[in-house]
Amino acid sequence: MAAKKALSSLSRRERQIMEVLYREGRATASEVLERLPDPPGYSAVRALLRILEDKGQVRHAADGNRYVYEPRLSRDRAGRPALAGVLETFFDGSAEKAVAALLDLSRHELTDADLDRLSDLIEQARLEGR
Amino acid sequence: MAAKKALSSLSRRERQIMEVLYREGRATASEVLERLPDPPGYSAVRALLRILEDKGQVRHAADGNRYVYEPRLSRDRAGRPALAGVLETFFDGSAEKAVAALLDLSRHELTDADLDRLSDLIEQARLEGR
DNA sequence: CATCCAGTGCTAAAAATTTAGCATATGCGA
DNA sequence: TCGCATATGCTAAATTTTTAGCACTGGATG
Repeated sequence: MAAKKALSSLSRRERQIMEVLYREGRATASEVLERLPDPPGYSAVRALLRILEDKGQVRHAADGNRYVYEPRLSRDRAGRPALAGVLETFFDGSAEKAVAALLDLSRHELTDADLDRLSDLIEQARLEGR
Repeated sequence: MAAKKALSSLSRRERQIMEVLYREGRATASEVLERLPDPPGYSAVRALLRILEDKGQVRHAADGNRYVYEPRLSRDRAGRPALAGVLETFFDGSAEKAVAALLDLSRHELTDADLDRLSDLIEQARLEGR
């Protein structure tokens, strides 16, 4: 099914719109428009949402008299391949390198409690990985 | 300068080519061609490499009688924003969620030594973060 | 020598993407 | 009621992207 198709095969604008939808979880066309870099007009966004729906990447639900769009594939199901792709492309597939970069990126936001949780994740992986 | 421009503003094929180049570090046009999903012809790849060079994303060096292309921005300088983007788009900006997904992705490849190194990274972050 | 193969520079056409605009509908406020 | 703002369905044109093809070069081979 088309919904299984990688985000990486989408065109530039399609991809930007999918990213807005994944970030927000769901959004109306006008909300998508507000959050697009270098935004086109409203009808351009709607046309692209329709295309994405035709492609099976997006679905909409009527909310009163307007449509709310959301990705058809869950965040988890889409986020993993995206993360794996970045890992492979920029980090030699190395979790260590990626975690190092992650820690660096998040440096100013991570509390001790956060770091404890990360340590716990690693311990868990250690227990489960065998 | 254009080289600072985000990979996210590239078109579909341009982006695919940049990903090949980041993955391989450097490549000739024919090597890029081999590694592209749903590859076009050789001259199509060369035309796109020239466009990417015009845009400042790529440079080439003559290697004998052929050109070897590489990204102008380093892997580190390009990989961080890419990782940050995935973090924000799919993981609410949460390092914890991303690490959990990373560990899951890498589950079958991580040795105890790898996990030790990840733990060390976290300890380092703990010491440096304050 | 001629031929073949792999390469480059360049162009322009084919294809895909992006965009805006029209007709229509609905809801709200004056 | 009317006017305005926001919405949808739809189309097609504008724009960008992608592609292939031509002319040429250089090296290797028979």
